[in-house]
Amino acid sequence: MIQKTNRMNLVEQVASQIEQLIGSGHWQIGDRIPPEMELMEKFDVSRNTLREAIRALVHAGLLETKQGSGTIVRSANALGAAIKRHVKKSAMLETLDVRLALEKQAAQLAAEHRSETDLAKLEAYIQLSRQAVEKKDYEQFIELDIHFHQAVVSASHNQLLIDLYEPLAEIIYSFVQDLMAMNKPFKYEEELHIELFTAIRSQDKQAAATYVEDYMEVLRKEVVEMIEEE
Amino acid sequence: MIQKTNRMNLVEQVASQIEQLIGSGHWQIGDRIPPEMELMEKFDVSRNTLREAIRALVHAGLLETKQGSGTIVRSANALGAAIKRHVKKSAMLETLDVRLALEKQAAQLAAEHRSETDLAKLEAYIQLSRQAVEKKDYEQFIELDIHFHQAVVSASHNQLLIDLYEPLAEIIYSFVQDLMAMNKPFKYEEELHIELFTAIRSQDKQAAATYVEDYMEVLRKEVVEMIEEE
DNA sequence: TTTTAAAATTTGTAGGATGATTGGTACATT
DNA sequence: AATGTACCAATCATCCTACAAATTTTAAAA
Repeated sequence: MIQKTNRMNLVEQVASQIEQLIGSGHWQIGDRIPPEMELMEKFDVSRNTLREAIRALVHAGLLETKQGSGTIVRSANALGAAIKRHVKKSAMLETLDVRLALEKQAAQLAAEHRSETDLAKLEAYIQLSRQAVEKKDYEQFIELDIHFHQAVVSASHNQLLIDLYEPLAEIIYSFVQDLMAMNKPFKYEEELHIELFTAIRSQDKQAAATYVEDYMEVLRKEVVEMIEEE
Repeated sequence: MIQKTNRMNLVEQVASQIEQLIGSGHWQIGDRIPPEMELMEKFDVSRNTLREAIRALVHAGLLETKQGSGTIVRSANALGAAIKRHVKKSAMLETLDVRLALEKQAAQLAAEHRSETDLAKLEAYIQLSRQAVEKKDYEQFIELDIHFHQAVVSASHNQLLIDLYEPLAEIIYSFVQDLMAMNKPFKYEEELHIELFTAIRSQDKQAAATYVEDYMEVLRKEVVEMIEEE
């Protein structure tokens, strides 16, 4: 088999190193990275080369530069940034369909592969959600709801699924938040969450898929209502 | 409402324009774009600015530069390129699970929304696949198989789903092709394709989902076999 | 203490210079 | 005719210096 020659140019080398620094958490989200001068010396490249590398990551959504101020880390997940940018052009209902597709599959995989830790996390989020509802802290509730669903996807232990799901969930979350500011809060679908949890615990793939479908149907109806009231 | 200052810097402006030229098809995939000097004049920016813009798109996978030769258009879909790069690090079986998730949902949506044109395309691919098998042209068959499945997803008329599915299908396709070079060809699952087609035509969501599952299970087994034989 | 003005820092843009790689051409060799 | 070599031109890769614009920090003034 012929191996493609892989001579990375300087810019890509630097960009790759920076990506790694971000991915490894050495530079956290929100951090200001060192100024160009310092990075030039550290990577031993010219200003142009360094700037091209940084610009590539800015375009990819990992960094954000502000003239006079500096450069900060904006995201650690290039794929997530790409999806977010792309989805902004799509319709919300299309996004919901894709989320349903991914989460349904995730729930089934979770039923197969969930660990004790996964179950504990899910149970904790259900508990916290209930408390948030009792305090009528609906914003907090929405956030916990998202975390619950993300925990379901995490329990699938499929990294690609997790990476694709995350940005979609965030988009839907912020959309719901925006609309919620003008309407009454969501109905709390506690039963569905508990039933989904139970299905995953008892490793019932079929039931897990069904409850995800039910939940997404409820969510879809609320979103449709909100859009129509607009 | 305060409008976020939308002073895009020059680099992003140029990158955005180039993206548009690619997206609109003015610059086709495989085309060589004009050299830096010419683009500098056309966009009226300095060499640095132009290079940073091009570099951003190279990193995103839309362009590819070759020293001494020029810069060519490599892809028109930034999201697809991002997914492809990302998936290279994931396991093939994880990718299959995600493909199953998306295609299952797509099949159900296709059962709802398919047009007559969609049905005609699906039928045509089935017909061509059969001919390819008769001619024992298995490479051609695999290609047609992919097209069939992509047509199923297209029939969902959910653009986000289509955009996410495409790169995954390509990856699996090239993976299967690589492995096929050393093994015997795939078994032809003609019945499943016909049954999926029939389900979509008769708008039977449930059946459509089931046949996708069955097909993916067959595919999974073959991939597992191939990996183990490695 | 608060306000204002200057200075320093940092990214944005421009332009030029040199080196490296590629593709093609012409010519010689086999 | 096919292959190998030397050369040339086009093009990107990298580096350098300079100045502009935006922001932050510092210092002076009220």
